[in-house]
Amino acid sequence: MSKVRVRFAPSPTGGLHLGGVRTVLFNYLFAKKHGGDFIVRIEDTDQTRFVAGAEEYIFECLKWCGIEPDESPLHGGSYGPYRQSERKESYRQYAEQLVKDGFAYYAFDTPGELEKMRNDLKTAENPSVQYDIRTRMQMKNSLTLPAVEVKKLLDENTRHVVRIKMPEDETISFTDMIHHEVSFNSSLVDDKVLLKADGMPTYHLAVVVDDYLMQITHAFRGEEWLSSAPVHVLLWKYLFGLDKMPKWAHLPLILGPSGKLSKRDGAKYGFPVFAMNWTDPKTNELTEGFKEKGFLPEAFINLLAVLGWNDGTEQEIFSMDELIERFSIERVHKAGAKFDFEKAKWFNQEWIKKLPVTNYQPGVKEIFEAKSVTISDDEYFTKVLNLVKERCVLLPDFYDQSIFFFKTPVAYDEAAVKPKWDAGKLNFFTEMVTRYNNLTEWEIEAIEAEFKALTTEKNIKPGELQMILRVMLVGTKMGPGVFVIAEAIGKEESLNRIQKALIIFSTF
RNA sequence: GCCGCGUUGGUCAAGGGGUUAAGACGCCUCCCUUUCACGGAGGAAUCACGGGUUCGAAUCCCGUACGUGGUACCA
Repeated sequence: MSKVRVRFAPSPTGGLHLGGVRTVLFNYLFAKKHGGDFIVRIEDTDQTRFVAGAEEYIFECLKWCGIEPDESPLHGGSYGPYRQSERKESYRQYAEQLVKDGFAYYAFDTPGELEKMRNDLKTAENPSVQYDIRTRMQMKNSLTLPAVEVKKLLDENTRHVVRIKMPEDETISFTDMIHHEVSFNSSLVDDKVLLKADGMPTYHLAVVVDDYLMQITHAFRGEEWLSSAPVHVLLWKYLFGLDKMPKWAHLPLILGPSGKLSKRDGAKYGFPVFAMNWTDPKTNELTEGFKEKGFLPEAFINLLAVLGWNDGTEQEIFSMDELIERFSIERVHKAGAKFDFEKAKWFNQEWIKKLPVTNYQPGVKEIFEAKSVTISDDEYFTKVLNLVKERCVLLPDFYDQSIFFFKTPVAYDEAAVKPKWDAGKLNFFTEMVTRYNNLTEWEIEAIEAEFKALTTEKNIKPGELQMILRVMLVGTKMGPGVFVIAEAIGKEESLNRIQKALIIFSTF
């Protein structure tokens, strides 16, 4: 048996959205689970929609996600070229072959003539008229024109396309790994263009030819392709034989809060839809990515994997290795799933807690530096990050949750302190400063013990005092344990902060 | 319109003839902590509708509704 070969075939026309990443992921998981190869092939047959930089962008996203292709335009491989535009010539011969065998025909209709036909035949019951078995005999093609006329047009290099000739009233069925038996009536499928006037193949011809040439064994794609699957099945039958056709799986769609997930939804509801930042070179419009929003790649992969799939147990947190081990295409859902940003954030929080901080420390450091906070001591940075990691959902949260470890507070939560402040407290903290000054061992237990001892002496409830101390050190009522903070920022800085706050608080 | 695919709490979902119909996110209450989280204990909330088949249907069948995709010389 030949090795499992699975391909992801993006068309570089913009950012890589959630559905796209999940399609790659499932392809990748399946390939790796079965010890096969994961191939990335670029579908750039539509030059008008091709966007400069998009191909490189796709590979950057894959890299960030931890998906390394075995074969691709970037990684090489023995089934190249991996860009459809680079194999343009070979598609024509397959199209010609189909015409010769009577499975396809030349069509000379101009775009204007096509539009006219669709307009003329349009009715309320049939708003979108197809070029199909019912209409093709009224059009200008090698089925209706005399052979000599066809030859003449061809010899004169008249612009033309090649269309598949859908058979009459045949049931085309195939087995989908997710949907099981799916069938269509061939009379209801239109005569799709196979080869465009510019000589480029359409997706329909290209996938089939490429999958054959690259010996693809499994093909997983979005459900939006299900409707055109009968064309592909027929092409396989005509060209290479159904026995060589890859096994199909049509993945359910990822939906937005209202219907299909779109770039608009992201803007409207405030969540990313692309893996990484994408700037459209035509409009210069920037769409924020999950990476830049502060997601960990592990979380991103995880949340996508369980959107439409689960392993049947209660486990929800999976690493890439676990996913490869547990994944099974049969357990992928049939129905589309709505993307829930709240749950997405939860996955990120879980991964922030789960992973050692050193994994994402460089990224967090960048966030600090972007806010003009220089981190000179990486070891201290690690310590602080560990102290606050479980209260961070997205990476930028680390800044808000830990900035006080690096900067002396400039403002205080006066509303919290004022009602509790009195002469007794002033007296307490003044004496506390002296005591702390004399404390030789600046470590958590000692700092706390010293504090508690004085509260007992002064007969003040320690709770209120701790809250005030916190505001003195942090500025607000947040963060890890007060004494933990005091220990971390050091004796000198702690005393500084207490004294600085004391000046302000004593005016209350 | 036609064709395809789908439908278990607000969301993700387990379950595929007999269950008190799991679990997670979110929401609410309480505990922990006189901070914010984490953690812990509870709570509200579901089988789209109508017909069958069956002793018995969330599970099987048929309709309807709704959603979604396609209906391009786009992928």
